[in-house]
Amino acid sequence: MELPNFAQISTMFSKTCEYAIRATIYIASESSDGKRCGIKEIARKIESPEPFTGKILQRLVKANIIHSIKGNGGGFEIPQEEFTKIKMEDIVRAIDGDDLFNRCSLGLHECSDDQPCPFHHKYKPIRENLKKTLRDTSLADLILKFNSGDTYLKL
Amino acid sequence: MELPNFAQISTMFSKTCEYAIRATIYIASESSDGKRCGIKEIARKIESPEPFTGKILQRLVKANIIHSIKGNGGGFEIPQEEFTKIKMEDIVRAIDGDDLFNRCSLGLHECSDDQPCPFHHKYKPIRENLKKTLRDTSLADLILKFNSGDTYLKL
DNA sequence: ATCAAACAAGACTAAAAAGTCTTTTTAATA
DNA sequence: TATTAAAAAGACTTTTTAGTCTTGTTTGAT
Repeated sequence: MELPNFAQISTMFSKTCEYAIRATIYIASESSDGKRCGIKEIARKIESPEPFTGKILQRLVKANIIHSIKGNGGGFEIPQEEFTKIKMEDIVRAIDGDDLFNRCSLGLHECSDDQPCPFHHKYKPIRENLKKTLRDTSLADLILKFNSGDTYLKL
Repeated sequence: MELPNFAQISTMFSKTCEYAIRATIYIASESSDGKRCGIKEIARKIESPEPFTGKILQRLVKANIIHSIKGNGGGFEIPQEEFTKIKMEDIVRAIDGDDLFNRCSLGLHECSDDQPCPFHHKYKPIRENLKKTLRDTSLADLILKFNSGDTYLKL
């Protein structure tokens, strides 16, 4: 039958957010090595469009997740002390807002425990679990295995 | 601080898919009452744009999830025997394809158990749980409490 | 002081998703 | 068999998301 896709790319995070998470991990990894990195390098390493990556990094700076140093020799970095403080949740909220955390799975405004949509009770534990994971996963967790070469950011 | 959203509406299902699920539940509920319903009625009841709803219903017909009867007195319906056979998974796949089921949370092509992205091991159980729930939740489950007035499709 | 190498900001463009409109096809019924 | 009420089909428009380009600002090094 093979009918082509109709609506698309429904995944947890927006594409922008995916780039943001990858970039943050890369910067943290370089920072843990004492190195500062620029947009060009980051975009190359995480395979993202360079000017768009610039935009996303700006946003991460405003959200206080990464630091930027302007001027010659500048770049982006994250102080190591912050690795355990920065959570996946922070990045996701900074980029995608909190729809993922709040929005009804069927798009209903009034959906709640008291007035649930037909999928509410099945969906709720899944989302709570996701929220907990995002809240509990720090940048330190993410880069640990990345630095040791057991996880990857390629393709 | 109040910086406005940057990237948006990241939830599990596309908006189109949300409408599709709501529409399917409504049609099933009417069918369980022996009633056939038309686009106008459906759009009104699930609060979705009428012509767009038509498009979505067409797609659900092609995917064999709902039946359509053309001509005067026609409309949409779902045979009751199918209520337990039709799963949330079927609707989601028909509309959103299988990105939600397969795609790496960070957008990496090559991510797998063998070559995981930094979030893979934390994400996998969440997704597996979601998949299981979508696989196990039938239309019969969804309309049971809806028909009894314990769940809602409003707003 | 000047220059060059960075990031910042904002206007702009492109692509994808969401939504509309018009015409055609179907089928019940008067 | 003409009418009418429905869905189907497909071209079209709008909005949102993704991505680009140009210009400005900052700052270290010469």
